[in-house]
Amino acid sequence: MTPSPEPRFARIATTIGDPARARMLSALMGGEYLSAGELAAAAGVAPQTASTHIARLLESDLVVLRAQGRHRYFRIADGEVAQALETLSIVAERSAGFAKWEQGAYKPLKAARTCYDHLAGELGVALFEGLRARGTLTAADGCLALGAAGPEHLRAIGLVLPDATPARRFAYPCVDWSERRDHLAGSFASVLLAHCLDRLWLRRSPGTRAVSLTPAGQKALAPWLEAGVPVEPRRSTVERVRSAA
Amino acid sequence: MTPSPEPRFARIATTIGDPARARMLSALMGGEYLSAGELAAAAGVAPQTASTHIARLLESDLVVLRAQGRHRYFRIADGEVAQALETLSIVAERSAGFAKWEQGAYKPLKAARTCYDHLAGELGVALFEGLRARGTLTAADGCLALGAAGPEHLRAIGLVLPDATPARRFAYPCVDWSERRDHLAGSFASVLLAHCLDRLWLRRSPGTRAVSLTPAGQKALAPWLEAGVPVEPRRSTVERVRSAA
DNA sequence: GCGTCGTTTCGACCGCGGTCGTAGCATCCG
DNA sequence: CGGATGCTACGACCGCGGTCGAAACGACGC
Repeated sequence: MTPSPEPRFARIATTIGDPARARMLSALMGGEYLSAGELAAAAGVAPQTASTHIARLLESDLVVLRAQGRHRYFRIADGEVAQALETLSIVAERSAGFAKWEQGAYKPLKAARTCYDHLAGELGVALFEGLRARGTLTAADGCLALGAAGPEHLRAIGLVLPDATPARRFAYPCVDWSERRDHLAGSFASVLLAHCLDRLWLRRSPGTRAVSLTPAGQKALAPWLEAGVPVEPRRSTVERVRSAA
Repeated sequence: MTPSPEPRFARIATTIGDPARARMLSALMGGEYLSAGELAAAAGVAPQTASTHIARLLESDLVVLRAQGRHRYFRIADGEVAQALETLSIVAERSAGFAKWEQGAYKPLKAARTCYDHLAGELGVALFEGLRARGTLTAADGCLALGAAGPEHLRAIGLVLPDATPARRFAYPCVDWSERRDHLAGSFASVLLAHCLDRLWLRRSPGTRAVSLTPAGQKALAPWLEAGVPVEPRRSTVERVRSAA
């Protein structure tokens, strides 16, 4: 039997797997553009080293470049890359012990972070469950839509949805790798996050994907965050989907 | 700014990224149990080398072990691992040129292969589109269900579905990394693949995830494979979902 | 019991790739 | 212009990790 050719995903995996590049990608999962220098800082390496790493990330189409003057800004290429990193995280985190989350550096990430273009972490999960508990969103099997009271709830926080939602699913559940429960993803989640950042209800932590809830945000989102206990009893929707054996 | 800690997904990625281990995982994506020796052969390395790699795969919980006499059989741990590998493949393949698929070693994989527990490749996509074109499956946004004629169509090929579908989504579209179009996933897809293998409509290629359509299979699945042109015009459902920027 | 086979452990080799020096090349500012 | 700043190109160093030989271990069969 002739040995199989090297799978394509191998090269991408080694590209992602290097500690410095992984730190860069993790920082970029905040969803913003970061400059080469900022990436070097996030990775904890010298600018020259960062440059080689960035070249490889570009070559692999994991990030995209926006040159601006003498700066070069980089971003996660698109949702597929973000999804790959998230899915990888799910596998990575489940073998990690629970105690690890108590380490100082991980705490803010567990509390609240961005997942490329939407909210994740404890806050993301709580908000998602609040959205369902209050009836802002109603759930079908793997699909979510605005509930009867939905439009009114959103109007109350000054959020107007773009009429023609483009070619993208509106809302769907997505496993959170720190909580192992669902949070909200989709175009609605993206708009909602942008709105929260815009109104300063959430503040980004520079260079990381962590975000923090401001007092104003706590007030504005209170109707959902206090909406009651989690609806879902034990395992999340998507988790059920994915468990096979 | 203190450099962020090394993300957890980094270690998993390097584990996946080594050429030998990647070949092993790729072979295991066929969905079957493989022995340590078979994995060594698939990876193209000596048994001692394979043993080290396997130890690391076990430690990372990417594979699970079933000891049997003096053999040790391994399998992809579960659907989450399979999903991570598939998602990684999607990112990996899109930067690859089209011509690469014409290389001899990749041809059978592109034609038809298993994706852990369901069918993928050209055949997987064609079957999925046939299932929808004939009305065996009807589509909602991101959700699929049996159509009116579904039960009858399945009865015709001797397929009886287990009554109480366990805690897992019945059927949903899933991007195929070689075709960049949707194929079928979910518990129904799993049962369907098992049925095809059982009836010898599909034959596994040993040590790879490639499968081939037997004449009997061509006959049995003809109603769907000849069901007409692809329904979906350009981009697949999930592809639309994932494209963000 | 002994031989064989499948697999793991240990040790030594070695090469790939990440690291940072120094230097070079752009861009912006005064 | 000249001197900053942000980033990249080249070169040398070096350590981690993949590799296979030799040997040991356990399970099976005669």
